Amino acid sequence: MAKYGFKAPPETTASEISAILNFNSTAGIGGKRIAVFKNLLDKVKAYNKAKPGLSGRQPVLYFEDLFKAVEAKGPYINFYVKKDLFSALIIRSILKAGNNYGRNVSGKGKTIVIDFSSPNIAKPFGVGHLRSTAIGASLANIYSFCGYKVIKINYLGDFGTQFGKLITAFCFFKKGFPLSEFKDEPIKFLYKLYAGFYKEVEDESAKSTDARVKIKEWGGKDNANASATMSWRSFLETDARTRFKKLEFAMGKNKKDLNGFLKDCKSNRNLDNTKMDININSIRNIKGGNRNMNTPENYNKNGTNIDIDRDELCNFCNRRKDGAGEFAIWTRFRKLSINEFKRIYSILGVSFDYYEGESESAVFAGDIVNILLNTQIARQSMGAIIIPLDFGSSKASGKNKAENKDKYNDNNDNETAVPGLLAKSDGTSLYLLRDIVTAIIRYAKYNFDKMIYVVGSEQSLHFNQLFNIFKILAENKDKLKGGHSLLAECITGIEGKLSHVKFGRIIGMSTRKGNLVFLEDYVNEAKEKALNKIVEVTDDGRLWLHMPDSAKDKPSYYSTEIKDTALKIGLGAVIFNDLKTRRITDVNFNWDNVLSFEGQTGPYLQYTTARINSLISRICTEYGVDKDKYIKNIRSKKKAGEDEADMLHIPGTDEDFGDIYSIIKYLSLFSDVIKEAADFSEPSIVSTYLLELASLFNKYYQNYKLLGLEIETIKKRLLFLYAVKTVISSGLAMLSIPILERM
RNA sequence: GCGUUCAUAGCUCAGUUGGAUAGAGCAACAGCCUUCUAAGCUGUGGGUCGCAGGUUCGAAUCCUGCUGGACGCACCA
Repeated sequence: MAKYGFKAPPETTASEISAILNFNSTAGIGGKRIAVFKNLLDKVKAYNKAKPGLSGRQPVLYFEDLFKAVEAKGPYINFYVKKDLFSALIIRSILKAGNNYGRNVSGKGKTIVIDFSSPNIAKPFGVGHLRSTAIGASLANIYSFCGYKVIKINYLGDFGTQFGKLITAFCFFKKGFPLSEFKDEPIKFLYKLYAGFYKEVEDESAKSTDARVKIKEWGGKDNANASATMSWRSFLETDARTRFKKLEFAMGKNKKDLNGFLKDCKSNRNLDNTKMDININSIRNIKGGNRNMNTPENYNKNGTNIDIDRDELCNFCNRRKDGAGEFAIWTRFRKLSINEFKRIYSILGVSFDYYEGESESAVFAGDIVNILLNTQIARQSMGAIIIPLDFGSSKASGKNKAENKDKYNDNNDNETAVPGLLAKSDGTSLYLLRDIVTAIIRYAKYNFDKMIYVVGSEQSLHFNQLFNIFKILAENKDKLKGGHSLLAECITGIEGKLSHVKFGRIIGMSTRKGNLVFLEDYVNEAKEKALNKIVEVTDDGRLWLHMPDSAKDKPSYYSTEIKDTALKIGLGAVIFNDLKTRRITDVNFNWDNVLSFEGQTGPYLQYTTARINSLISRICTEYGVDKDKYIKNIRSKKKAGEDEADMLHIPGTDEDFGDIYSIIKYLSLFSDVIKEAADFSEPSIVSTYLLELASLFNKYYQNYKLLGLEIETIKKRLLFLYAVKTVISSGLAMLSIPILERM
């Protein structure tokens, strides 16, 4: 007998128990277990609703229909369910719902903005970005499954002091950095420039070397700003600072009216209602195996059709006061980088609703700062512009306290420890300010109920500051009422709706040679491993059993099908590695672990679905069952009738029923698992569930041979297999892990 | 120093809104492919749930203190 126990504390009254038995959700009793129990009862109700002879209006639960007995034992009340009936109910509801099985409406009518991936355009797309990308993409699917309208935003790191440095390096490092490289591999080129800049600045001799000498060494002409007394290091730093300042100045010239902009955003807010469908469709596409894989090989680099004229670009390096040159160079950096990122995302099978950049908020940064200064919410301190924050204040020793006072506070009237820094003393913006502006713009645009930032835990302080600033702003909203009522509205709306979905670091991630790993190389390494594995199997003559006919004809290591399969396996391994543990846990990176395809891995799950699929095909072929027609037949039945009960009902006396039942019990939890994953913004709840489900199935698979059973018996197993496949595939799609028909 | 966060088997981790005997995978060892895909399955060994108190009928789970690690702490993002 199956036991469904849930906790009932000793003080539980008879009426409370009665309330439970009457299926009213009584919060506070039973917690998680009552949720499972209630879910089960909902299914019974649904079943009864459809049962012939019963009125649909007033579903009646015949307790004895589903339960054999109830007993009180210790702190528990145990319900003993009739396993065979329960199993038929669950299989039926999975077949009916198909890919929508487990979907719920907890987020209906709510909009959630998910800010994830967010690569920096000056740096290669690395493993840290993969983690944010994998977690974010998966949360988008999970929330979407819970009925939320999801808006996926990629917030590019396309602005900030570092871009001054990059432009400086671009303009002065001529030798060793040919522009052809910039055109072919923009990200790697920019990364080299970035690294080159730091290498130069950190070089001890740069402190004393005459800047003019170095400029010539790098292939440049004399530069008016390099005076005789200026060292190379100081020249580079000054030049970089100036260039970013000019860039931001140039950006400010595109400035729009803040109030007008917010008004426009608000009025256009509801025009775009298609986003939810996009999320749903992206899941469907993956399931159908039709995900359009853009492999590095077939990607057309000419797609990055951006005019790069060497001389023209070099002219941009020449100094103009209005920053037009810096702006032109930066624009090209940005475009090339975005194209490159899109190529990577297409390999990963991840999409975004919007690409935004920090630069977009820079347009309004000045306005916001002025407003905050005028309302005295922000103020100057040591030349910089800050918002005093009182959290995280130091309980340090007297000495430190005194130091803090001196250091952080011009007026010594406040013991603020870590203020929010909005702008530097040279007047340029900092990213906290840009995040404030961005949140305001997004709220005006999307009117979100929730916005999550999927960013590493090392940025906790930053987001704490950001959230606290909105708290302070909301408290001071009256000061904004006058000329800024729309701004005030946004600020009040935002408060309390932001959250930082943080994740741990990747430790020890480097190539085997010890350098930084580019994501693409990482994926390729996993793909290569999968290829080798396939070839290993080939030597045994097995591969061709499972590959498409076209591949059988061309048993080549390089056949497209094999390569595609290998890539999907590699992606499965790599993505799952980032999703299998709780977000907060640091991932100890180890090539052997990531490239292992055994045990708790992505390929294990992919293998399980391929295996089920293969078995389903074999059954259909050998028994002459048209699977699609058969399942469609069940699906189309509006009411459950006796014939359907026969098709679904697996007798409890069957030898394999015990194992089937334990799998079905697990399948019945899917919806709760998704909901829980959404509640905690934790994809690993789904991945852990899938591993356990796959493990249960593989045990069943190993223990019972189905081919050879009587046709009526095996047809019921066929529906059961289909149900298992449906749930695992659904879960994999939710994690952005490619599904393989065979492998 | 302050803040955040983590500590469960040799290793990597589940289990944490208090509940029944703390579970997987990897590694080790012993088995299972003429039979539905062995990227699988079965079995064995392996635990003071970091330490010490507290709350409770009951604690890996909640509270306090301690120890150890990771990350962060004024013009980088």
